[in-house]
Amino acid sequence: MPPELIAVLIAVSDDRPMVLTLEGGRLLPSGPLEAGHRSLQTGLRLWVEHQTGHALGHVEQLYTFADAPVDGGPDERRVMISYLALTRTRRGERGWRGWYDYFPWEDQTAPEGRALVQRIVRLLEDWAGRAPSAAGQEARRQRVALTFGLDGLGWDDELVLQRYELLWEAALVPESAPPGAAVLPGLSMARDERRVLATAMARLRAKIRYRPVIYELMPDSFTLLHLQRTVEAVAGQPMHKQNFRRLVAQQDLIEETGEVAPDTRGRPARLFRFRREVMGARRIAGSKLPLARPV
Amino acid sequence: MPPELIAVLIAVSDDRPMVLTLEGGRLLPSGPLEAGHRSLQTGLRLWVEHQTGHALGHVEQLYTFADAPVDGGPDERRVMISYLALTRTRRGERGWRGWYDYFPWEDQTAPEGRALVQRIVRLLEDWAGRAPSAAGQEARRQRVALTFGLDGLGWDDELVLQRYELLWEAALVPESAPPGAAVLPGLSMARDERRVLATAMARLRAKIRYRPVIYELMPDSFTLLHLQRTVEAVAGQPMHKQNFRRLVAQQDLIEETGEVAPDTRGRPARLFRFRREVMGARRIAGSKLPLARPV
DNA sequence: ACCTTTATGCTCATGTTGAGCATAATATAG
DNA sequence: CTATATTATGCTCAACATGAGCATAAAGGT
Repeated sequence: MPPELIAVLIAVSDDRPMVLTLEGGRLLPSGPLEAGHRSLQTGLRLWVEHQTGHALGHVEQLYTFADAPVDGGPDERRVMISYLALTRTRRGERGWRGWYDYFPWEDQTAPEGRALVQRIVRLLEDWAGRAPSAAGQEARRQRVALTFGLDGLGWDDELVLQRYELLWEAALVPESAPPGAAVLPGLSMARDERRVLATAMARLRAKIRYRPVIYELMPDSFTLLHLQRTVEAVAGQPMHKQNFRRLVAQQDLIEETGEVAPDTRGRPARLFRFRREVMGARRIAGSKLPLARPV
Repeated sequence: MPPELIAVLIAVSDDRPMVLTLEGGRLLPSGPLEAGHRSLQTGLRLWVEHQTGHALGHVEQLYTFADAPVDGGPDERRVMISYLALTRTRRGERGWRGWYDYFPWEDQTAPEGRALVQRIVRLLEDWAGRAPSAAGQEARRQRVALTFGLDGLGWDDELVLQRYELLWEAALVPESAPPGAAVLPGLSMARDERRVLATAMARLRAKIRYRPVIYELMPDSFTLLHLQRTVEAVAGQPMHKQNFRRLVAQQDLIEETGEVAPDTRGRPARLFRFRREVMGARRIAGSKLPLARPV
């Protein structure tokens, strides 16, 4: 069985991060590596274009997973080589889903997300109390505190996978919960796809801090508020407006188009475009965004 | 053909980063994923222990490579899932090689390394001039400037892979040079192993900036200068001594043992140990080292 | 003429970083 | 025994980055 190539294709539409899915949101585009593929990445591109009609822009490898061996099962294992891809949505394309539909607790810009985390923390504290030994209970509590930012640690938006794995272990998601048990809100997916999506979210959130990949998700021209909302949507965290602008300005990665955004409320905002030329010519010192990651 | 698991096992010995090799330094430990392996990582551990007798400590996945398809060759491709592993050398173990034996230009702490880069840059400028079009020449020059830190950009120690790939394209390494042509100093390896090693070096250099992985390479107790020399050896860059100490101190990741280093010249140095307990208990805000990455 | 809304400029306290001066505590050469 | 070399360690300073917030500008709507 050849390894499978699997893509997490991300776009942001109306300030919501979206992921391209198949089969009613249960699967991600994927297909086996074939002899004719010139490289892993070309194989991936072919599969995604074939299955979704969507061409890929920025692509990077994420992680390679193998499923657990089955006793008495086949000798061959399913190996998945996963990729993160960034694009823009096109009107009318089907299969796009909001990524917070799968991970509602990851959206800390919305009050519902924050309330959900409160609920989750209570459930996880119960779970921690059910550990067999006292040391085990303490270890579980510490893990909950770290991944969910308790005890003044603060929410770390990059711990998407760690949080998902914790919820899996605590049997709070349908993938691991016993049949009929209460589970958290949020769509699940087939096989390991939700884990792959979590990996992609974590990588993208980490990456926008130090590489200007956010512009892969922006249209040709945009206002500064639009850019900020996009970053906030990806990070799932609000930001300080003036500081955001100061930072973006000093990066010198965008320039004014000279136009002004149409149909806005309030004072009209200037439009900007990404200076794609500078990408090669300069080292990008740090596109570190004012996404305060607390101590 | 199942995917192959391949390990880059790193240790630092006498302030030199070492890599564990087989076959006279031509190969890295590796073996196919088998049905009995519980996971990719267990498979890797089994292979490395079997081939080298060395147990693995900290392990992380690096990247998955596929070799290019051969026209009329077999349908199946070789897929390599590579890992970075960190340990301590043990006296008398065979197969350890200095990683700068393979990449002499990556050691910018030594005058020879800096001189070699000067020579490489001249060769690459010739190569840039041989591009067919004027635009192609300019693109090549810009790439050389970026990867080797010309025009005041400064040396970026994380660009190990980019530099190796550039040298490959310019046919300055034995892997790509025509037979008999002059090539750069530095050992080469079989297959794609040198590329895998470059990937590992880049990852480790990046990682020591924001995670305390350097302590995986240290003995139980060490002086601050020993720690600094280890970081410098990995990064291939010198550091400011007082600032290094200030940073390490404020991280609060190490504590004094109360003892003093034996057989040193100069004023005796206090010994420290890594506080392994804090690893789980605290978020490591930033183990960012004073490795000035220039603008 | 006001109010709401968004855009934009500016200040200020605090923290971080790069550089270097100064002094302390050893061993060894003479 | 003193000078010198060598490493350890404490401390200062300027430049810059960061987080927070005040103030004002420019639109549309009541």
